[in-house]
Amino acid sequence: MATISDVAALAGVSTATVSRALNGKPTVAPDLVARVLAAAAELGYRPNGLARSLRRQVTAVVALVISDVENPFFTAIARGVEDTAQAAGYSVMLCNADEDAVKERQYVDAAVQERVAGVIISPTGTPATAAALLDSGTPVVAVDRPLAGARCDTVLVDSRLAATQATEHLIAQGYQRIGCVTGPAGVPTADDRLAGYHDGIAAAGRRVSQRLVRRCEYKAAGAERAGESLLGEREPPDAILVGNSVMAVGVLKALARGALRPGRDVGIVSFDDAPWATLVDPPLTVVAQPAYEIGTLAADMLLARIGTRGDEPKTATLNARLLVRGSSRRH
Amino acid sequence: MATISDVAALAGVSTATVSRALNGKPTVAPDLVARVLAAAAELGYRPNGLARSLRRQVTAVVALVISDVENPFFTAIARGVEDTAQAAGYSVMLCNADEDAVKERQYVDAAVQERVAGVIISPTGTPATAAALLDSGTPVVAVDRPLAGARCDTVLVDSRLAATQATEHLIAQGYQRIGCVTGPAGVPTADDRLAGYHDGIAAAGRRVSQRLVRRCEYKAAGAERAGESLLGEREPPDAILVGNSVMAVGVLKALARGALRPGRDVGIVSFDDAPWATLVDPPLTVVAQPAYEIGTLAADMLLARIGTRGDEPKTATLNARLLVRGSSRRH
DNA sequence: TTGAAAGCGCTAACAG
DNA sequence: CTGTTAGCGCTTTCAA
Repeated sequence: MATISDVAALAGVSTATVSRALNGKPTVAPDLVARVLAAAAELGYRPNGLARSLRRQVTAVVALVISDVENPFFTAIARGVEDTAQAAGYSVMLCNADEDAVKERQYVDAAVQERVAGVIISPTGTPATAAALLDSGTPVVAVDRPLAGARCDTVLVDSRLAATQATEHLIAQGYQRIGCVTGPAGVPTADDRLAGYHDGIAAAGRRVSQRLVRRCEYKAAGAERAGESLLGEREPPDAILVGNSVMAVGVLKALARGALRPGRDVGIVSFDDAPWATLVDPPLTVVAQPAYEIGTLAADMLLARIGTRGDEPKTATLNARLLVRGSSRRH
Repeated sequence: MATISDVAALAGVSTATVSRALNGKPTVAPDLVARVLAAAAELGYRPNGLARSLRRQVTAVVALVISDVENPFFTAIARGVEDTAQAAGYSVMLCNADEDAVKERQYVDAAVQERVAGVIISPTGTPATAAALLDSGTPVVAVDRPLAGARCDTVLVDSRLAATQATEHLIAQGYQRIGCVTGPAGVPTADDRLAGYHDGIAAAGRRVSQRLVRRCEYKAAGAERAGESLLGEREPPDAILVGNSVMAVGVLKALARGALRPGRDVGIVSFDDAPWATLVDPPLTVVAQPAYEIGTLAADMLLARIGTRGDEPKTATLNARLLVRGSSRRH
């Protein structure tokens, strides 16, 4: 592949002039610019981004590490990050940690080593990964979940409040035994949603039964088993709060297997307004998180942080909206 | 951030020794290795990947450029690519071209400039982008769609055959006026699916009516309008073949708005077995493409190509499977 | 306005 | 087994 020296030789100028011409510096004579451009085109010259970044000590790439590419919530965040970052001239390198702390660590290390301009991450992982990221000095914004034991810019949604509202809604609908299927212990969103569920139950003067709570990976398969187990209880729930839309797929399958109808037999509210939520029958009541806005806001915060490293970390907490549809109405 | 010289100074050795020690070369005395490791740890040293790649003339990153992150088909491919590439020691940089030729071009240029080891792409774009990629000498594998006017390793699915089979299935079910909603003209998968639909109609000795065909972006919104327009025809279709699962969301919404029930009122077959396909009522009949396998196979081909540049481009064509469910059964 | 030259951080000959 | 040195391709002083 042609280098800047090849272009310089062909154009009969120095590499410095080629560099200046190609970077649109105003201090190059027009005819030289033309010669350089012609030579570059003839050779099919593509500047080496590695060399450029090494020299300039900056890259125009931000990494976005998400915990599950197959979750529409995270892909919507990705769209938001992308739109904002691209408008500012950055490429977005999307990395799928797949809810796996090891993969996450690999991606974080790779991003740091490639000296990306910044990292937006929905952390799956351990304090060690968080520390590695922070210590590197790379600007970081955490989304969806706080970065374990570390202070950095953060964009969250008030999951706990939203879960409380969802639970209160189910109670208001007359459901008596409300269950909850949420993510693994230690994952902040999963814990928050469970806490909010507790809040809602308690606010109604009822007691939480551990028999009505299931925790598993934020995946459909686990949620399906959890749903089946819940429905197999001696006194099964008549409503379920589900931790995200991927899990909702599993829980709805479990209901279908038991020939139970959402709403009428078992009230269902799930986090995340997936594209298919209105297609199921009855339509799924959801807690809609502003995923795209999370992405744009996180990207804005990251760009600001890349600009000015100094100031205090900020946390933005957005609100979710309960969209009541048929799956949580008894009639 | 600490550099290799800082580590060398602290350990009291040369940078060469640091490099060798850190890269596990066997020719370093154990005590020096220990000193180097200690120094690196103390300084929180992170090797600069840019410098390393520049020097070595290779990167351990492959780019995957997909046409829509919000389409489960592509995210499943991404999972396949990732699993295979990571096992071989590569990071995967996922780029979302969003069915936009301009974005795609930006990502391809960025990938080439960052000197990634290889690119896997589901091309949205123009021959110019394809040429830019091929000319760069970067190993390339095209997935889902061939790279416009360019010869390279390719992994496809026989969409046309699958569309024919889906159409024949609808005919066998007794549907009389079968329509088709597919992607934009010029997108190979969209054209193939339409061609297969034609094949199926023709094989039954029927004539294709242009009034029953709609083409639009591979997006839900467009497909919803297309569905409404189709159902608004004076003689509307009694069955529809839908180009992908994102579009199926739109078409099903259009049906719901018209109070039409899939299967009974309008038979539906869609490409791609989305996670929610069995949750709708009746369950959606789909043409299931082996998305994950496309990803693993493409990654295998890319890794082989990175190893040995020389040989002839290969094309692998996988088969899709028709999964008959309720939405295409009249009873 | 242009060129010569240094150097970003690292690896790989080549000597010793 | 270790150090010296050159150089990957680019940008950016510093001189001219």
